[in-house]
Amino acid sequence: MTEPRWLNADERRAWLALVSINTLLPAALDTKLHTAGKLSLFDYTVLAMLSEAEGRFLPMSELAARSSASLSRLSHVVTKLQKRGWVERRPHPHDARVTTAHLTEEGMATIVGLAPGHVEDVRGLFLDALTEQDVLDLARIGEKVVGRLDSDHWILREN
Amino acid sequence: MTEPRWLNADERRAWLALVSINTLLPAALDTKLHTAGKLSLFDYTVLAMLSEAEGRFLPMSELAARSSASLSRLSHVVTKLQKRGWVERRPHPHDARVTTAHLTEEGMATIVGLAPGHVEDVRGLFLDALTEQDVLDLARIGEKVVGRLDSDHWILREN
DNA sequence: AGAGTCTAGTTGAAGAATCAACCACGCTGC
DNA sequence: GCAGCGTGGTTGATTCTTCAACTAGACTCT
Repeated sequence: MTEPRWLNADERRAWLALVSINTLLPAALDTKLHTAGKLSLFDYTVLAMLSEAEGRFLPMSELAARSSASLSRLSHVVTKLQKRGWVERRPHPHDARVTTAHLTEEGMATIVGLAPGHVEDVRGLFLDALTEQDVLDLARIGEKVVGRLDSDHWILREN
Repeated sequence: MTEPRWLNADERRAWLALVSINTLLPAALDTKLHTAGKLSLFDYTVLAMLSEAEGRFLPMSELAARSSASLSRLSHVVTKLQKRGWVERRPHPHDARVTTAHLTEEGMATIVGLAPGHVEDVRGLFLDALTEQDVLDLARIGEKVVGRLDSDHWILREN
C-alpha cells in the first residue's frame, strides 16, 4: 500500500474542466437537437456517420465504431430510427452474419435539414470560445487521449 | 438562408476527439468504479464533492452545481445513496425550502477506500497520455469552454 | 465433416436520465 | 396580511443505456 499520487493543481483543473464539459456539452446539444427534431446527439451522430459513408450504408459494427458505441446500444437505436423510416437494415450479400444499416432518402432529408443548425450550435456552444491555436492544441491533446483510451479508434486511422 | 460555416479540418478533428473522449472516458471509469464498488462515476462525484465540502454537507442545489447535474437527477441519485446509508437528507435550519445532503461516516469510509484506485484510473486512462504542457493547455482550453457553456460554473470561481 | 471457437448482431430485463408537473416556502409590494 | 412570483426540491412516467444471455454464421484444425 503506497500512497497514491494525488492530482496536482493543474491536473485537477484539467480533469474538472473535462468532466464538466462532458456533462454540460452533450446536455446542451441534446436539448437543441431534441427541440429541433426530436432526436438525441447520439441519434444525430449515427445518421451523420451514415450520410458520410460511401453508398450511405455501413455494417453495424463499423457504425458502432464510428459512433463510439456498443453494438447493443446501436442496435436499439437503429431499431428506433428504423421505426421512424430514417434507416433500413439489410443483410450483407457475402457474409450472412453482417447486417448493414442504410440511410433512407427520408433519413438523408432529415439530417440535411438538421445539419446547418447543429453546426451553428457546435460553434456557438464550443468552438467560438476558442482561438485557432486552441483548436490546434485541443485536436492534438484530444487525439492523444483517444489513442490512450482506444488505440484502434477510427478517428486515428491514417487515410 | 445563408450557407452555414462548416467545420474546417482542425475544427473537425478537435470536435470529433472531444465527442469520442466524451463517450469513451466516462464509460471506462464507470466500469472501473462499478466493479470496484457498484457505483457510477456520477455517484462517485457526488460523494467526492460532499467529502470535500466544509462539514461534509451541502444544500442540494449547491451539490447539483458542483456535479454539473440537474436537481432532478441529483435528487434521484441522493435517494439511491441514502438507501445505501452513504448520505442523509436533513432540513436546513434557517430556510425550510432547502434540503442539505450530509455524507455519513459510512459514506466517507466508502469514498476514502475508493479514491486511491480512482485517481490511479484517471491517471492511467487520461493524464498519463499527456505532457505537463498538454495539461496546462487543456486546463486553459477546458475552462474557456466551461465558461461558454455556463459562465457561473463553480470551477471558475476565484479562490 | 464435425467440434470448437470466434465474430456479428439481437433481445429483454434492470437500472439510470430526462422532462414536465407539482408542492412548499420565502420575498416583494401593496 | 395576503397576492403573486421566484426558488428549492421531489416525484412519476417515459425514454435511454447497460448487461448478460442468446442465436447464427464463419473459420480452424484434425
